[in-house]
Amino acid sequence: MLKDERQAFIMRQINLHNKVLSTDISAMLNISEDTVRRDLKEMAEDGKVLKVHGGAISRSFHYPFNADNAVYAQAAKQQIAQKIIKLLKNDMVVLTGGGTTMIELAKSIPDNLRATFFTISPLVALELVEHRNLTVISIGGQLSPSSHVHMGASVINQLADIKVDLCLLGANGFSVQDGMTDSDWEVVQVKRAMIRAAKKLAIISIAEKLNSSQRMKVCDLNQINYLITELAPDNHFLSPYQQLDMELL
Amino acid sequence: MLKDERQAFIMRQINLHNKVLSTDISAMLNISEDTVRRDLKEMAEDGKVLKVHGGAISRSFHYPFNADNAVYAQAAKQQIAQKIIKLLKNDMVVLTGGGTTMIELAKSIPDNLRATFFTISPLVALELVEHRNLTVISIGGQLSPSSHVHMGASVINQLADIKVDLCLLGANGFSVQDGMTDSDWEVVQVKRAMIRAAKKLAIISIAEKLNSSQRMKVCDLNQINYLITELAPDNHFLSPYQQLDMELL
DNA sequence: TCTGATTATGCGTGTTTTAGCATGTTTTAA
DNA sequence: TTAAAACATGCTAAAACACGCATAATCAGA
Repeated sequence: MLKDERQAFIMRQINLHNKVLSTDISAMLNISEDTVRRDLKEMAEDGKVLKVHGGAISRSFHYPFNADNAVYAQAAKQQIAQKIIKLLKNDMVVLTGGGTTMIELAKSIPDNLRATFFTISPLVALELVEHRNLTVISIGGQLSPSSHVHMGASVINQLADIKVDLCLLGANGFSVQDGMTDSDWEVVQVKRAMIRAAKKLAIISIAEKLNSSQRMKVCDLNQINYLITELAPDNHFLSPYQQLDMELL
Repeated sequence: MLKDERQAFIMRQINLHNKVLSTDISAMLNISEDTVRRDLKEMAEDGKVLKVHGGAISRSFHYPFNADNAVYAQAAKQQIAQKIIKLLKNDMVVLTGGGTTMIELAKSIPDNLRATFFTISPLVALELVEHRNLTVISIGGQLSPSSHVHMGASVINQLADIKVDLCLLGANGFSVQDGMTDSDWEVVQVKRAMIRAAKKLAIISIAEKLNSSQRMKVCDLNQINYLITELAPDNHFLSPYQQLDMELL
């Protein structure tokens, strides 16, 4: 086996799996690990791969993670905000949760929309109230240090007394098998109460959160009226949800 | 599994959920918690994440209005904040209004103070909750676009149900003849309810608001336990108040 | 085809990195 | 105050590594 041939094989493996282990290549091609290591070293010097302890990984795989997490997925979130705005009509009563997507939405709402917003997030409330035609009502309660939203029994109580047209919730985990899920018990309780208080339910999720599950169940998929992601509704990534009884945006 | 691959996975989880727990990663990838901790430590040293007890959080997950905006008379307000802090004891229950002075106070509270804060201001709430030993409870209600505090009947109702050790209120007008006054009917109602809910009342006012009157009366001077300004208690400017039954700070 | 030079490969040796475990300490929350 | 969780630290075994060297493969020119 020629050297170039071998390195082409390694390159193919990396393009295929985003990584290779020296031991794997050694076993597959029946060559010594030393040779593989020498190959990888050489390829790394040529800038073709990134050498790491144990093997090598694709250059394109590793690179994007270091650079830009400050604005990670922000473009996607603004895109989502634009879609949500289409759901909002004058004189609607809306209930929202927290999260960065919701803040983006609050910023992007057109100034001429006349509506009432209930929210458990002080940050969202403060953004919303900058729009002069909105009435903003905070559902008060104990403020969670980690998630910056109001939680606890008082929130649940207040939610029991209201009925809104639309509830906007961010999803933490979302999958066909488990429905909408979350990792925090308190959050689940609040989200459930929010869903009970709403006639229609819209779930907001960036595509990467789809098909992931957390420990606690929030609601079934059939309770959800709208699923909003940054993807086009006919994107193959959404195919598991296309036949379900929810509108994809 | 390669180390870099693992760290990329962790990075991805953090970008998705703003945080990770060491135990979760350990379970998901079937590796020891030690390894996860070592990874997080390393990533924290590289500045990729913020390490916290139990896991790590996204570097960008710090709420947005830290921009040290030039607040009017900020030095005086910080001075006042320092004086108020002397009134605060462990296990106190405090009720606060809004205003820039209160925000300065919220920032300046020592981290080791263990207390419960009720507040009608979402901004104050968000500042307070950054101190880990504080329990912060928002009194929710309609958010006023101008003053950024919660107002309305719902606030009054909730205030009727609580009793706190100390109420911190900013004054809009303050004089010997008229007592504490304000210009907005709604604000007066809320302030009165706050005073009713408190055993002791501390009024915060920068000196230039003293000896001015607004149209509506909030309370008499004899209901006030503490008057806090940036001046020394024996300042001649405060002489009209020195013989009254309130403590000057 | 042969020969010498060059390069590539495998192996032995010793070193470094890694991951899990045991131990004792600190932090956290009840 | 106390018990559990999270942590730091040191240690160990195994894996991955670098290096030198011997041998094997490759190639150019006669």
